Amino acid sequence: MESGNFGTLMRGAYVQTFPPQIELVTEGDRSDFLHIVVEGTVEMLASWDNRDTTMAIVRPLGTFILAATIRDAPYLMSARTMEKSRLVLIPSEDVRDTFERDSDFARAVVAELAQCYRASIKNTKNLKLRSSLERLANYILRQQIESEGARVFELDIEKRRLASILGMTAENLSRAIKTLQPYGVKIEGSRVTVSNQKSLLDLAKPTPLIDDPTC
Amino acid sequence: MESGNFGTLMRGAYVQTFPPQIELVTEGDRSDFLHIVVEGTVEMLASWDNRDTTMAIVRPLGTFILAATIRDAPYLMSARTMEKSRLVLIPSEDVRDTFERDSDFARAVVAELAQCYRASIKNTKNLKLRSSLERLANYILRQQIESEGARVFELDIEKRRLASILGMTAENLSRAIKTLQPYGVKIEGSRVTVSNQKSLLDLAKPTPLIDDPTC
DNA sequence: TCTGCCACTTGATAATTATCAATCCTAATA
DNA sequence: TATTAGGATTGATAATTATCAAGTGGCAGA
Repeated sequence: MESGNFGTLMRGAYVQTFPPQIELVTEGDRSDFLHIVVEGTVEMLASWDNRDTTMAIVRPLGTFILAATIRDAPYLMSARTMEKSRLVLIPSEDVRDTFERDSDFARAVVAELAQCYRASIKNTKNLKLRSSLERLANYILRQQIESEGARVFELDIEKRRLASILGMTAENLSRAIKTLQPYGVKIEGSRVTVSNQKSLLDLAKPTPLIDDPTC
Repeated sequence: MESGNFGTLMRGAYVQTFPPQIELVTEGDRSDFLHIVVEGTVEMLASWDNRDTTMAIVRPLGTFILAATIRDAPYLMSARTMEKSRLVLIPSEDVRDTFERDSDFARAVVAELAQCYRASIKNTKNLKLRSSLERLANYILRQQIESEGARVFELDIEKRRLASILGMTAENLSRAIKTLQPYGVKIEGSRVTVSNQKSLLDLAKPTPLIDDPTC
């Protein structure tokens, strides 16, 4: 974007460091700020009737509630820091103003939004078309790719959270992990070992149209 | 948008009428055209490993694959006419060009995209936080609202498709409908009668953050 | 009017997933 | 080193959802 517009945006912005387990935004609130995670980890949650679920994990450099900011609509999810995190907060109005003024910025916003939308569609396909075991198998494969294909790598979230992301209970995640043993997957603590890639692929049947975050 | 730009877009566009049950776009294909439904009904589907699911129904005036068009990425869903339908097809490249040139158009595209994204998030919440019975109850309430709150109204899609939209089998939809009888819901053919709104609301617990398509 | 197709329904059963309770393990803290 | 809190696991059971196999019924076309 144009550097003058960037300067305007930044002049109105706050940089702030938050302790762990702080609720940054609450489902249903008005969207006053666009949030950008610069450091740390933020969990996006949704709840209904005393149930709740983890919708996503946001890490640097990720944004959240761009859509609510654009539409000036209430947040659909809550956000909570998982660890000490540093965020940039840009007033929603400034974002909307800059969008009008700077076409490069507008293009970037649209690209980001379209990406988020497609990610959400992929997630829906994952939930509706696959069993929980298949979702876990594909999750492991994706994490492996993000670890440059290493045979052994670390899970970067707690299992209870992973269970919620995958739409299952922590108990069933434990059982699903055992079920994957015959497919050459061993998980000890947060250390994952994939000893039979082929058989895991055979079970998971990953496809870019669900599992490739960049496509 | 500016009328000159609109003219340019339309000069490159096709208007075409399709018979029922025609596959308009196929999951995984490149996105050549932005599609706009002018008349009729289009079903959006996704499939994986011999399973498939209905992701959405598009009616006039609705668009589909805007995000794929913007990102020049493959379609994540297939589209199929449910009845004789008339569509406008605009070459994706023209859409991207006009987006650069016309800031009003750009704003409209972003508003539409943000809306689609939020709809998808709401759908995910619906799927992850509610049982199939609760999803059905809320679906009925939403349809009732779209029928101006009438006590009796018609379902506008087949039950098998409704089941797929709600993420359940046709058999279980049948049973869920019977389960709703004590809550004052009767469905005969496609005619729905809600005789005890209060008790249905009590079960469904609708919230704008999931069930209001405009919020 | 008859016929056949297809959506819908129903019942029986199986698979999947959740819940509850108890225990194990680990890591932080006194 | 001992203590403890909370995540993780396990087992038993229940609830939810899917599958399979017959039916039923309505509607379009012959």
